[in-house]
Parts: sequence; C-alpha cells; structure tokens
Amino acid sequence: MAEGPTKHPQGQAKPARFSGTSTRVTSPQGKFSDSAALLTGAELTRTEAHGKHLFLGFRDTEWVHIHLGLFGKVAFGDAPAPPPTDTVRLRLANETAYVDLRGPTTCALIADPEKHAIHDRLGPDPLRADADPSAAYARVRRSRTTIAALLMDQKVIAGVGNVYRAEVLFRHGVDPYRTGRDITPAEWDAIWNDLVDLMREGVRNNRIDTVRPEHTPEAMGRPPRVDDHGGEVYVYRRANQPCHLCGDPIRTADLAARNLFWCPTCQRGRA
DNA sequence: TCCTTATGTACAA
DNA sequence: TGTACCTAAGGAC
Repeated sequence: MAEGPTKHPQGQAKPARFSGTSTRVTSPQGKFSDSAALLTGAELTRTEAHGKHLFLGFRDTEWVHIHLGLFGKVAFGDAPAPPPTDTVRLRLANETAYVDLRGPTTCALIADPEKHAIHDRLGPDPLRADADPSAAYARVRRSRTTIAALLMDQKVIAGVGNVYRAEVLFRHGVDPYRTGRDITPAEWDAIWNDLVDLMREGVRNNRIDTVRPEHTPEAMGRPPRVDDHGGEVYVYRRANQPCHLCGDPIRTADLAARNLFWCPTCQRGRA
C-alpha cells in the first residue's frame, strides 16, 4: 500500500496541519512508546521523502523515519481524535487534527547520521529536485539484470514499485525481460521523464493513473472500467484480461518474488 | 471463520 | 531463494 507518491507527505498536503504547534505523540500499540514520549510537546518542523522513505523532522536533528512497507497505512482526521484502535503504531495529535499510522515496516526515531545513511543507499527519486537520472542509468547500462527488476531496485531508482514498473514499461513498449545493458540512453530518458510526470500526478491525485487520454474507455468507445486498486492502468493486476490497445491477454509472471504484468504483443522489444 | 492477497524490505542460508 | 514481518480487505465456506 505504499508505492512512493500515493503516500507522499506533500501529496497528502497535511503535514502543515501539525506544524507550528506542539504535537502530542503516542503509540497506542506500544512499539514506539519510548520514542513517542521523548517527542511529546515537540513541534513538527519539516517533512521529507526519498523514495518510499518518509522523514518527520522534530526539533533540530531528530527524525521519525517511516517506511510503510506492503501494509502500512496513514489516516488523517479532524480533532477530536477518536480512541485509537490497538494497531495504531503512531499517533500525532494537536488542537485541530490527528494522524494515525498503522502497519509500517519501519517507524523509528533517528538522528542525522542515520538519515544520511538512508539517503546514501537510495538511488535518485523522480519526485526529488536533486535527482540525477544519469546516476540511475549508469547502473542500468552495466547490468545484466532485467529492466523489470532494475526498476524495482531502490538503489538504482527510488520510489518506483510494482505498479509504476509494470505501467511505465507498457507505456514505452519495452519488454520487461530486456536487460539493463540493452536499454539505450534515449529509452532511459523517456522512461525517467515519464516516471517524473506519472509520479507527480500520483502525488497530486493520491492515486495511480497511467492510461493516456486517447486510451481511456470513452476515447476508445468502450464501456467504462474500474481497476480494483483505485486507479486506471494498462496492465497492473490485469492478468488474462484483454490488453486495452491490442486485445491480446495480459500476461503475468513471478519476477524476483513479485507479480509482473505485461502485454507480450505491445511490449515486443524496443520502444 | 478461515484463507488469500497486497502498491515492500531485510536477512539467513 | 526462501522466509519473516507488519495489517486489513475480500472472498470462499
């Protein structure tokens, strides 16, 4: 439940509700209690994201490092906050609002050096102003690993998950099994730029839509469709259903313990 | 009520 | 490569 943008702090436009005021920090579930006690009354001064990692800044050098993993969820609400359920790992609450965090793979209080170490092991993030796509391509071009696996490798590119991986390869007609060294600079440019656009839109809308306007059901003269994860996509989780463009069945396969989806007809090789 | 699944990662072998 | 971890929804009984 946590592909980069849909859980991006700016995308929620809500950290502001906790800035400029002291925050009550609790961990009803208990696993973050000690750190929560240290933070109570502190002010949330900034938020930052790199890939799927989220950092909430308190005081000068203290950060709550959050990674939602596969199951993590964030829920905002207006004060007064209801009694928390027993799975709430972290709750921030002030006079006007609250936010609950459930099921994260990581929720830890860290300092600057640990935060730097996390940035250091992540690749460029298409959503960040400081991102350098050529650093990602430098790794891609010398790899014999498939492009489908490389796009999921956070050391190569940060923030892309199983949905964007499948969708961006479809949008560029790239066979997911081509190796990194086979991807041309022009292809990488196109993929990167597309990810920047798609992920920004994902942040804006808080959902992942990848279908071009000319391929929507209305534009294609077909009945409306709703993909079950809430966004409009070409191939993700559409195994055995007809490709929106060519009508051939979407295929699925296990790749590095994740489900890969692609259209073997539309993704025959080069873009 | 049980089983499966999921937009993820880390570590052991 | 396999497994552990975290939660909740949906579907099969």
